[in-house]
Amino acid sequence: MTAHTLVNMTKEVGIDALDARLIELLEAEPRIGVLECSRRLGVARGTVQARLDKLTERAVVRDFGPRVEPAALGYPVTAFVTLELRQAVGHEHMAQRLARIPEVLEAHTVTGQGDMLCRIVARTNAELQGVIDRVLASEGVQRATTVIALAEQIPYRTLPLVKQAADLR
Amino acid sequence: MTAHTLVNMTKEVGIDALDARLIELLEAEPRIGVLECSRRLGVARGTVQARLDKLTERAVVRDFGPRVEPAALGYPVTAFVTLELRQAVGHEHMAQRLARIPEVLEAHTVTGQGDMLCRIVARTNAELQGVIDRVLASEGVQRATTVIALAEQIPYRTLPLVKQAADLR
DNA sequence: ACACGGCTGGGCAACTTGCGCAGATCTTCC
DNA sequence: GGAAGATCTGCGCAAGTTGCCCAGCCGTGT
Repeated sequence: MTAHTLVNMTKEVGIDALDARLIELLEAEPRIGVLECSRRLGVARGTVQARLDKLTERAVVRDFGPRVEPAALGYPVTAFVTLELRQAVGHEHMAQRLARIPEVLEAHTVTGQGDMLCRIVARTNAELQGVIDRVLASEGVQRATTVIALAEQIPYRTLPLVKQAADLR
Repeated sequence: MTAHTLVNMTKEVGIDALDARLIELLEAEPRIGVLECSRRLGVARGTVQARLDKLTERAVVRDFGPRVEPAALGYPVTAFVTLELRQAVGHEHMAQRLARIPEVLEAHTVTGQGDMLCRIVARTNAELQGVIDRVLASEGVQRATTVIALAEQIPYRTLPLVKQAADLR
C-alpha cells in the first residue's frame, strides 16, 4: 500500500476518467478552448487547464499539430515497404537516408526477416515505383518487399486506447 | 465562368508556399492563434484565416486534434501484424471485429500474400501475445505474421511532403 | 475597360486567456 | 486526532484574441 502510493507519486502514469473525457472532447472538437471544455465537462476552468498541462507535460498528448491528409495533398497511394539491409549498413545510417525522401512518412526497425518497415506514399502507382527505386538506390538495401494499401479499414486512432487506459485505474 | 474556372472552384488541389509555411508554423507551435500566425508570416490576419479555412475545407488539414502518445499511456510495445483471411470472410466484417480491440490502432487491406496489415500496441510483449490471440480468436483469420517494432527511426511526419507539394506548383 | 478573386489594414464588440487568491474537500502521514 | 499537501471550485481582473465587417488595392482573365 505504501510502496504503491510512492510509485504513484514519483512516476504518476496513466490517466483517469476526466482526462479521458477531456481527450475525447478535444478529439471531437479540437477548436474549442479551455473555457468551453470546462463548461462541457462540468468542471472548473482551472481544473481543465491543470489537467491539460499535466497531460502535455507527461507527453501523453504530444501536441495539437495539424493533421495533414496526404491523399488531399495529391498522394493517394500508400504502401508499406519492408527492407532487408546488408549487415554492414547501420540502421541509423539507413534512417538518415530515408529521412531525405519526403514520401517516406514513417520508418521502424523491426524483428523478423526484414530489418526495417516504412510507410511510403506516392501520387500514383507509377510514382510509387520511382520512390521505391530511390529507396533502393541507397547503398545497403539488399531487398525490398512492398505491399500496397488498398483501403484504410481502420484509420489511425487512439481514442479506444485512451478509454481503456482510463478504465484500468 | 468557363469550364476551367469551374474545375478550379470544385476541385482545387495542391497548396502554395504560403500554405506550406502556415502548416509548418502550426506544426512547430500548434498553440499559437491566427493573429500570431499572421505576424510571423508577415501577412494580414484575414489571409491566414482564409487559408486555414480553405485548407480544412479541402481536408488537407483534417483537424487539430490532440496527438496521443501510446507509449506515455503505458503501451510502449508496437507491432505490425499481417493477417491472412479465409476467403469466406469479408474484409469489412473483419475490420469491424478489429475495431473492437482498442490496441488495434490502424488497419489496412493490402496486396500481397497477406490480406490485412494492422498496427497494434501493447503494455508488454506478454500482453501483445494476448492481443494477438484476441485477434486470432476472430473467425476467419487463417494466419497472422507479427513483426515487433524495435525502434521508431522516423516518427510519423508529413512536413517534408507538404513542402514538396508546395514546391511542385 | 471591367469584373472578379485574393490580399491588406483598420475598427469594433464579445469573448477567452493567464493569473492570482481564498475557501472547501479529501487523502496521507505522524 | 489532527496537521500537511494536493486538488478542485468559483471569483475577479487586465490584456489579448476572435469573429466579423468594410473600403481600397492589385493582378488576371474576359
